[in-house]
Amino acid sequence: MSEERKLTEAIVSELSRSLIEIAWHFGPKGLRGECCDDLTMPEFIALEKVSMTPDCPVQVVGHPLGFTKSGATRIVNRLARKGLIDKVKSPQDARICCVVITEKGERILRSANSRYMQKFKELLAKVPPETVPEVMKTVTVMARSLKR
Amino acid sequence: MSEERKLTEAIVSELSRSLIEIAWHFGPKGLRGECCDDLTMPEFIALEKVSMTPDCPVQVVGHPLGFTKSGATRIVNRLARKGLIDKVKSPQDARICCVVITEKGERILRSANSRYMQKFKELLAKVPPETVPEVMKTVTVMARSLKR
DNA sequence: AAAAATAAGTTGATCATGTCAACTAAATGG
DNA sequence: CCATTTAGTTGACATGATCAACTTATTTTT
Repeated sequence: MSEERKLTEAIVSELSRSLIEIAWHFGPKGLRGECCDDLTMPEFIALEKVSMTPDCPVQVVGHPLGFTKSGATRIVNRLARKGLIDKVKSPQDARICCVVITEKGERILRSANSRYMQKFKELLAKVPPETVPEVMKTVTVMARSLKR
Repeated sequence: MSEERKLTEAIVSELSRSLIEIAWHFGPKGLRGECCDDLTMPEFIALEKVSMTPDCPVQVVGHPLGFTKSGATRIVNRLARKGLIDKVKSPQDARICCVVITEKGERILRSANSRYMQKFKELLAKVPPETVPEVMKTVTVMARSLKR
């Protein structure tokens, strides 16, 4: 392996390690108790999916999370119990359960989102401001590529 | 709120949202079954901590994870059962249990790391290559700032 | 030096959260 | 109209973390 190649490996290694650290801190334990109603990370992702998908079927809620339909049912029920979403039988197809976000859900989602943003801003404050747009572009592209 | 301010908010919001998505895919469900011996993400982080800390006390393993000492004991025991670490009573202080990584642990850690790198490289392949160093610097700084 | 406080680690009980497989009920299509 | 597929649910189970109570070892106080 060439010297240059080794250097690249080292860079990618550190980069991926750093990202994992960020992932963990933003992750399952990241928002604990810091947000109203104690929304966990998967709950946040699920709620966001519901808010962005009109008449969202239960299974679809599980997609961005990589859950089985069983897991999807459970997280949907949890959010429903908390009053953040409603389950409505579809008029077109009675098998399908349209999940819709409630007023309270919208409020909580906004609140949780701003919490995450706060956390993220604290991070951004430590990097040179002129690089922020570049970083944003990159992160966005990476995130988008995950969706396929 | 000024127009400019609103724009910044929108950018930060999207950025943090994207990062959460990346976090999730790199996260608890990200490496499932893809790595030898099925190392979970917390196990990976714990093992890495052990490998970087000479004679690592049990509780310290839990620090980067945000675990209680109880949780630390359990994850340490799990890694020990898998033969990835050894627990040695400290000669200085018999209360302390020095955790050290084994040969096998080193091997698995390298292997898991390269899996994560692979995943990360796939992501990086989608961004303009000339921005990679910039992104690396930024992500590293952000990760470092989390440690305090 | 003995007693009290502190600290590291463990463990039983419990909780939260996800999977799997079997199920119900509704739609679809030969 | 019956067979198949599909959406969703549920019971049994596995995993993984917490909490509080505990043991053992060290340090501090008196």
